[in-house]
Amino acid sequence: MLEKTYSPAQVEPRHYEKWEQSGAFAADTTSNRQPYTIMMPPPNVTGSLHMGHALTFTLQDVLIRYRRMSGRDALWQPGTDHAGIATQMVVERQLEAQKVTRHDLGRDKFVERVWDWKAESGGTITRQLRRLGASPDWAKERFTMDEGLSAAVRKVFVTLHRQGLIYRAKRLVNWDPKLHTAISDLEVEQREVKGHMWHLKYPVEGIDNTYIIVATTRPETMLGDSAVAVHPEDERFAHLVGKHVRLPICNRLIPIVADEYSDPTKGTGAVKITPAHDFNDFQVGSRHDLPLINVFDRDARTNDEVPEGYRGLDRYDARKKIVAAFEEMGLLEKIEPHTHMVPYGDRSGVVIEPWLTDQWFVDAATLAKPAIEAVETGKTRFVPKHWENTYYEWMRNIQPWCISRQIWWGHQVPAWYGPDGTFFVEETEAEAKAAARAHYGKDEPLVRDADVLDTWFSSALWPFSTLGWPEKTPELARYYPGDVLVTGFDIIFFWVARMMMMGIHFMGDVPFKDIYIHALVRDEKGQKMSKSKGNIIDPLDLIDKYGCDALRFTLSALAAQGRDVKLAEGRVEGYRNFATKLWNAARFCQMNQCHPVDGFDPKAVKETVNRWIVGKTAETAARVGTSIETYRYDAAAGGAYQFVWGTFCDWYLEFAKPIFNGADEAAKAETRATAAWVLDQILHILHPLMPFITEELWEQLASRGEALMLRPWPVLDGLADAGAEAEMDWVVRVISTVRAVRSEMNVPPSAQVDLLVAGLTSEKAAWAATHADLITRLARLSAFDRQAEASRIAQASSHGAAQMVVDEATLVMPLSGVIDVDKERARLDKEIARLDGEIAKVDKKLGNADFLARAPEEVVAEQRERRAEWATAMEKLREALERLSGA
RNA sequence: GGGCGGUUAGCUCAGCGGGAGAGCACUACGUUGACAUCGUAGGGGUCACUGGUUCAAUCCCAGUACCGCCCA
Repeated sequence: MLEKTYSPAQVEPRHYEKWEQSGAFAADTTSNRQPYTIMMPPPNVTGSLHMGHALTFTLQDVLIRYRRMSGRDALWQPGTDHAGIATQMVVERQLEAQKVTRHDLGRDKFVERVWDWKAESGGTITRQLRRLGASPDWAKERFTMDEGLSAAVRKVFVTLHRQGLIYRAKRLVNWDPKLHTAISDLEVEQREVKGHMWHLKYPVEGIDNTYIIVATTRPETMLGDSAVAVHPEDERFAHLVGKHVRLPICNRLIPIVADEYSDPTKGTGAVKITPAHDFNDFQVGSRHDLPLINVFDRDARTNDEVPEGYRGLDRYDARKKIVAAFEEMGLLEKIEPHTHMVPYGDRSGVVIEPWLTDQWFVDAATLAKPAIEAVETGKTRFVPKHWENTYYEWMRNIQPWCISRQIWWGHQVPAWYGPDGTFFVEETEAEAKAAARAHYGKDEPLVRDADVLDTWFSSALWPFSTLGWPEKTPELARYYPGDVLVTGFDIIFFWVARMMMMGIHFMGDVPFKDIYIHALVRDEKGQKMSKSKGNIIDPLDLIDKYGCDALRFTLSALAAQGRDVKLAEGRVEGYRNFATKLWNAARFCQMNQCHPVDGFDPKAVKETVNRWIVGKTAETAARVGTSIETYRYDAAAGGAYQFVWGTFCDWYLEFAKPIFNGADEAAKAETRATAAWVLDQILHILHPLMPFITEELWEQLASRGEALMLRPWPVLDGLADAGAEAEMDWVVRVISTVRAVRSEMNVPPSAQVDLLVAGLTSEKAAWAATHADLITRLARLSAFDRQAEASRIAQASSHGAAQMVVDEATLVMPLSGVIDVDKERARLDKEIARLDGEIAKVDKKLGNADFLARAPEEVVAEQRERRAEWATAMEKLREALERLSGA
């Protein structure tokens, strides 16, 4: 016998271990089944499970469990990425506690330390994923720094370099002066900052007492100015174009140039140009062939390019000193408060400095072209579709991708430099040496490029590198391209776009057919969860409190397309209640000997209730399946919830009670078998959403040969039964009507009352006879007179009775002495008025010649039918009111 | 400034050309042997606003307002 309540904490680990150890998660490369592949977006190895992970992995697991049950050879490929900067920072922080820097250790020792850290702490998130019930093929787990994946990275780098799609160049990059590395545009966060606009006077050379005033938010960069720009059509400055200013402090002559970059409406209309420290100025500089004067070192301190007395200063100290000097010289026109956007490194939190360095770049624009086309032609499809706009927008304006990073943890650039700076890009050192020998005609010492590659470079290869590429493995042939990528919109640029580029370039085919973009998880007020706001909900806490299935079901139910997921704990509680409801329904079945019957054929059931529930079950299985296939998780969860609670528990099990307590042994046996069958189907249907409780019930309700998670998804054709549905719908309507009137007329639930029925059609009279027990019990009747004499109806009514109409039948509930006749009259009046209103609305439509002429026939017929039904009901209610007049 | 999304019951959200829906919350009643993590019943909405298309608009189109996100 099942326990009184379900205890997730005891059940979950047990099933998870069983599944994992039995190999239930594993794909079968040798099977004949059609593969279904999901590449898990590898979480950061330093990460721990947050609500965003819980959502994305729940959605992926729902898909993979459903497809596995549906007979596909399901591969959910798991793994983690090495998160270059983040991981290096974690280990550096540990070293810092021991007062050691990575430079003290040296590169090799440091990297060794990182691997040690990874071995010890890198498994946190994969352990937590197990608590979520995730069912990836753990045996295939990969790490972006694995030997195989690293080989793929080298191969891709060398190939792209040979194709001219990777090159080395001196360019401005986003330099992080704290981490001492370049970072990508995407890792730069633009923050609104309240700063100042300094107006500086630059003396025009050769004209006494004439100044040009430039406005800047970064006065310290004036040390690197190489021009002043004004708009070509700005008449205020036209006479100065071509002249020079003498740059204060530096005492350098720099030209005044005309360039449309200068906005006459902003600031003073003249703008200082610092090509080595500003991306826009860099463009202006290249248009006018201006020198690039780099005035900062890697710490963003002033270097030796600047005048003595200003060297070796932090950029903010330099700013103070320069502003003071301008003021002293009388060259500071004014200072205005100014709010503007300032770039910050998202990892280090310091202000990013555009800085001129040698870096490796990928020609992303070339790789983007076929990736754009793949979406345009529908080879890859975004769901919801509108996300393709975001993708196009970025891909069509894509910049060269800076892939080198000045850190130690990651894939070291496979390039070796000879003594004269010539470099050799090869997959191995031996090959580089050979290439160098060919170049120099003799062996020369080579030095490997110290930089490592952006983590996203290796992540971009994930859909094929994890399958063994560049080897031609059976996995690669079988599981590429993947069926769907499930991820959040925040990663479209970082990752999705790059996988598309690399997948198409190296595999000749897109990496996945669908890209399902889900929303962000927010708190119940719609705010982003963040540590600083203190509104973080830990998914593991919710699992502890309500069980994993409740959390999974909640996230699925809230995952409506195109909406953020606003998570309130109350929702989780509600779905925990749903789990309890299911548990108790199973318990009820068990108590009533509803055991699965071998060879049970749902098509062969005879009792109407059973034909009805069997049909509804089939409908639900199909609906939930279709919903999952179309990524309508909310509909899948809603459909299952509605059926289990609203149909199976609320009605079917209630209908079963009188049968179980009755004398018809055949009906009893059939109903027991049917209930057991339906419950089993429910367990199948709910399994992708709620794997643990369903597996537990599956195990406890009967002795089974296999785990539920490996059972086939129910395909139940030919079970729809319109007749049974019409019949049971009528029964439900009769019971609901009686209950509603009882409640409204304040008939206590404990009071059993008679019900007299008149005017049933012969079909419905038969239904009433069949279901007399059900109606009697569920409407709490003492007697159910299905063919009441007119005289008895009249007599009951005149003594005071509640009367109702269901279709063409009149139901009378004698309440002599109990009922408030005026109240009943009022109730009937109100009902009549309501019908009157409805009829008037329909009449208006039917009276419209255009409607009759232009609306489809079915619509017109439907309106007529509706009118007839309401008219009948109104007629019956009028008669009821009439009968009441004597009371 | 450019782009995208949203505005439907107190809250969170479905629906999306022909009778306004769900869950939660709320109110009343209720322990009838699965379940109070429950049952039964009920109240609650000019579907943001203004125009247009249509026989018919919450739904399609245009505009307005407000909210959110992304990019510059």
